[in-house]
Amino acid sequence: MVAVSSDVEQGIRDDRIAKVEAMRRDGVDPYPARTPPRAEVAAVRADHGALEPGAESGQSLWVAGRITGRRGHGKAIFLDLADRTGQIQLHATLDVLGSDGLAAVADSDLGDVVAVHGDVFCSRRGELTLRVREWRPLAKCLRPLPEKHHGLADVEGRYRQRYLDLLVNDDALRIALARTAIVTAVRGVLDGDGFTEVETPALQPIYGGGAARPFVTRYNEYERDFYLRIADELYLKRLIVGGLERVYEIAKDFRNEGVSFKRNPEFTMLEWYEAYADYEVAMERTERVVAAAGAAAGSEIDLAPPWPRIPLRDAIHERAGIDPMADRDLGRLVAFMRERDIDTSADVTWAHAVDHLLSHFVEPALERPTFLVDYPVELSPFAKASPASPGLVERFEAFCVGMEIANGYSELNDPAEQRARFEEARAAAAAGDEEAHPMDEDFLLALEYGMPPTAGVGIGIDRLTMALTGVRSIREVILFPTLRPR
RNA sequence: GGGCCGUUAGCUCAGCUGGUAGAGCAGGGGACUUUUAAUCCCAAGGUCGCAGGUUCGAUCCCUGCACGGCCCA
Repeated sequence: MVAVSSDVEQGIRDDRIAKVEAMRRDGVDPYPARTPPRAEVAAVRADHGALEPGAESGQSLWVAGRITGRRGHGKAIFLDLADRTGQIQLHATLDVLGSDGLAAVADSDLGDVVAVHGDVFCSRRGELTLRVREWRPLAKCLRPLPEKHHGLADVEGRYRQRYLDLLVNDDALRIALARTAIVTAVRGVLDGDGFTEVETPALQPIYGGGAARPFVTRYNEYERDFYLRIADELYLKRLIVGGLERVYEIAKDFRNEGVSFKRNPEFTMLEWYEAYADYEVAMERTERVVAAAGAAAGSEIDLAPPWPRIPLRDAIHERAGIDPMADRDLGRLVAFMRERDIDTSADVTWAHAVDHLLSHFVEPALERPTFLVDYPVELSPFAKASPASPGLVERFEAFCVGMEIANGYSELNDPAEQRARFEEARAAAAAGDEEAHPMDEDFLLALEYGMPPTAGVGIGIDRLTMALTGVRSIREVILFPTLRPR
């Protein structure tokens, strides 16, 4: 189906389709399979950037890319051609091409993909330019591109047609490339530290490893419902039981919940697990992983280790002005927040209220990279209890530019206590908590074979990319964010 | 899920608390052989998100819906 929104666009499209048909009649393949061996624009600039205005290089070469600008002068035409590395000017003249050759160039439209052979020279105004000797169409652009000076500003349009966003908005490409550089840097650190990258199931008979509602799907062969994973955690720990000792996975997780500026239903999570280590070791590695990612993304945030480690209790006390752990009384915390006009309707337990105080008073204030440590056990069903502090677990979260970027802990490896935590979750589910963790007997079976002391970390790649590129919406760092179908 | 805001030409945007819409770029025609947001001349381009309502008359006011954004949950 071809969607055309107006007669204007239809007219442009008809006109360009007619050009394609005319090319075929003239024996020119409008969509050839082969591209001449070509130089990338950045390489041409690197080789010839020193030419003086008016100077000839004496060299000829091919470039290929999209036509992004055109300035006609009757018997000559200036054009701009862009590939992924940059933009270069073309000069097509009647003298060189003859009338038919110049007509072929004049028939091109902004957005066409072409290959051009020409002589490299520097124009009188000092612009590196290719004097066109051969012009070969590679792919016709049938639709007008977004306006070149203002780009594509319509947010919905940018997400639904990301290819246009990437073509005309420099920032879109910058963020996409930064994200890839971050993932590559993360792999570099972990591979260098002797970690094994693994793949665990995205289709799971029981979901787990987090507090979230899952997507449910149907596997016909087994006549059973399966879940799309909400986390990798429980499978990666099975591999720790299996003796792999250092494993990581970078994978899509799926959570069946609302969208917001920091939530997309599918998102990318890095998790790593390290045997014979605790959360102190995990924090040090987190510092190194994030610092490497920041360097790769060109971030100007100072990520140099070590980052401050502040007990969660102290951080809340200092920022909010209330000691959340003086007792475990939900009512005291709720009353405190209500006095400040904070909606506490979702705070059904003391631990929820602590988390709310954290996200309301503390998280937005943590600009510099910071670890908060030692969380209530109720918020952390897979973390090992703190030997020194009853009711707390050895857990940390890392924050930067007012955003959570990492979460880790010393892993609970006592199968009896893990079973008790599952039972508590089952009670919460029975009481109506739709995000409560389901019982997982198969995981408990693995723990009963003995999991060494282990530290684990999860880093949301999307949020890390947001922090390191300075954007506010998760949809800016996901090439194709989940949108309601039109 | 709730509140607020937005939706006008292919793109970027104007549009006076009601009288059937304008500009720039892109596209079309013409001039121009060193321009680079080229310049100049001419002409064209609209389901004002969708559906109702109020009104003599609605892009404008009201209601509902769709999609999106921001904030809250």
